[in-house]
Amino acid sequence: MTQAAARKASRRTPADKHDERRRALAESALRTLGELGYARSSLREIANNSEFSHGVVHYYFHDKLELIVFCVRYYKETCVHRYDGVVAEATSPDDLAERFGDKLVETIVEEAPMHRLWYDLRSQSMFEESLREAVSQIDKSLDDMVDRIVSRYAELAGAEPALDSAVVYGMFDGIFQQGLLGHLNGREGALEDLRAQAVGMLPMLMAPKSV
Amino acid sequence: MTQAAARKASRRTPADKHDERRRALAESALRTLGELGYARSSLREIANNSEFSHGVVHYYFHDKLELIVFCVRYYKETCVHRYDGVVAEATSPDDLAERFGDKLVETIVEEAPMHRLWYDLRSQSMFEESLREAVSQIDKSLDDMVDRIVSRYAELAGAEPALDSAVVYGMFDGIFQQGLLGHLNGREGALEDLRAQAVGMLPMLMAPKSV
DNA sequence: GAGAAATCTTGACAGTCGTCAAGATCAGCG
DNA sequence: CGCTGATCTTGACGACTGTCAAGATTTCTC
Repeated sequence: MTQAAARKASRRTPADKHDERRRALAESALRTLGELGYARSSLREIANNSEFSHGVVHYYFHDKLELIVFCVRYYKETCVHRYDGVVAEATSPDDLAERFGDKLVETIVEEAPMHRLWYDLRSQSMFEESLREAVSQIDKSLDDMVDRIVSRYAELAGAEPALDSAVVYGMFDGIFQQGLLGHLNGREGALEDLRAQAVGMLPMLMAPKSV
Repeated sequence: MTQAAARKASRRTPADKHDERRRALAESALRTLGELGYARSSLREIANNSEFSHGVVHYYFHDKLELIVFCVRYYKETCVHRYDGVVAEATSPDDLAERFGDKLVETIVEEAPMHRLWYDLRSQSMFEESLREAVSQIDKSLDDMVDRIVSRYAELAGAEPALDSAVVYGMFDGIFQQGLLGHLNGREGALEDLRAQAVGMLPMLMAPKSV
């Protein structure tokens, strides 16, 4: 009624622009955060690696924490659907496992900074109360993501997942983290190990269909 | 020849005292680090929570990083033998699994600050080259620690570990981390879940004896 | 194009940080 | 005792931090 309703729908409203800027700022910030980590990313450094000046952050975000939380939520939106294609296109259990393993390796190679940032923030949330809500929401959505893969695998295999999705997520997250560490350490074969481990693990998680 | 050899063996040498101070400093530092995390633990804060003044740190350590690395190595020495008693005393596979699960829960409750510090430092090592060597050494010794448990379980069950120790470590570490996060988030049942998951996982890792 | 509102830049503030050095305090030994 | 070297305290430094506010600039509206 005040402004948005009266605006033409084809042109963006001020509110839209505001959100656009927040997203652009978040994208810059994520680059810096992925490079330096949470602790060493200052607002000035973040702003320097963007097209904005350092004061503008406080125009769009109340404080640093709000920026970080916004970033991490923004990042989540795009990353939890990473395996949707794999789930949708796989034609057999083995095919799914294969594509899944490939995708795991691919994302470690191409998005290592984002992954280490995630583990950094999750660790920080163990110390900073104010990060916990966002982190645990994302962790839940990653759990769901893994569950979609495992459930689809079970479906294709004519079986049922044998374990609770929380355990399965924990296990995959654990070996993924080891793969990431190995990759960043330059350990030869870290990625191939991860692929083999993931592919080999899927069938272990199945139980014969009961009902 | 210069000083140590001439000293009486019953009294501590200056070099001993030096090491003693380093250890005392490390113990104080670990308390602060476990409370605040790596990023927010300043040398002044560390010194305030100890019996020393902030300048003394530079007398015993070249810089902050050397202190941190010393701390993390010192911590490792005492923690990788946490399950030695369990391994030594268990009389059957089920007994071992039971004791193992109990110990997991116990250490999360009693040593949560140390565990979150470990995950914090491991995450930092993904950004800071200079932490990687110490971290990956500790990670390896944790791998060995888990391997001792699983191997003993296999022995008691008359079976053999079905998977590489690296995978097994990754899996246990993953569910342990979830348990720690759940516990710190105050999630009801997080610890009981972890215990059940760990106990239930051990038999899954076995294969019939081959040779 | 004038005026108003939104947006952005710049510079400053009060803290904190790691590091260091000068001097105080202590221990051991002649 | 006095001397010497180890040990520790104190205070300072330059750099960096998050935050904010005053003013410049742009964008939009009439």
